[in-house]
Amino acid sequence: MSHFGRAGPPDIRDTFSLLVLNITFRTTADDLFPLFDKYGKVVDVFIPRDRRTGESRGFAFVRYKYADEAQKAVEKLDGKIVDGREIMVQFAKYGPNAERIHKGRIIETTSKTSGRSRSRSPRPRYRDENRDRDYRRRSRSRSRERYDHDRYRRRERDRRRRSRSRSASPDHHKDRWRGRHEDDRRSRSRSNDSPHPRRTLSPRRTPGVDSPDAQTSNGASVPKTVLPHTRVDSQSPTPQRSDADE
DNA sequence: GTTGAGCGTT
Repeated sequence: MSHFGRAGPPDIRDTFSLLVLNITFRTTADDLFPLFDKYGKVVDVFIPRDRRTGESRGFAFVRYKYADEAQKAVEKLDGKIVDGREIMVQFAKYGPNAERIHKGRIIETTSKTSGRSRSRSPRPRYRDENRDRDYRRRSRSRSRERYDHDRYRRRERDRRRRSRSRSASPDHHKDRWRGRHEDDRRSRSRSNDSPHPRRTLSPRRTPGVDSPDAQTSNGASVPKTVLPHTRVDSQSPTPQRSDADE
């Protein structure tokens, strides 16, 4: 019963994998099993967790036996509040068996004949249901977006950007950047290693991108004092202003 | 004690 995720896949001859997203990090397979099992025959529930910490990653895979039930579960559970969080249920797209997955359905490549008694009943209504689901999903998405903007506008943006960058940008790009940064830091570090680091720091010829720390310390009092000073010096170094003013 | 728009194990 609660051995989900502990053992390998029981039987994936023909099952339908559903991806459950946005679940709380404390939700376990045992919590999802009854929920999904209520709408159909759940063959397996698996929640990937971090190898290092072992914590849930925030999503789960629910394997259904029949497509009808899986589809129904998607429509019924998608957008449902579980553990205080709105979960998202959709057909699994990627995965180890992605090559065999066809629109969420795992095609059996074994010599087993597809002449199963199981009738999938591909009624034409599916289309309507699909459309309806899409519409509902969009609505939910918008709602969620508003909620995020209302609550985690600043934090969300920052986190999302970082997360996306990691996902959208290849790793070598980041590695290169990091390497450069490290090189720069090391180079400067060596310079600082000089017998007279204070003297080098005094003139401060760094452009600013080199070390934000120094920039912050410097920019705190430099721009405010230098900006007006330079302007006045450049514009009217002569007491002419006094004459015109008076 | 935390997080989040993301696709999986023997």
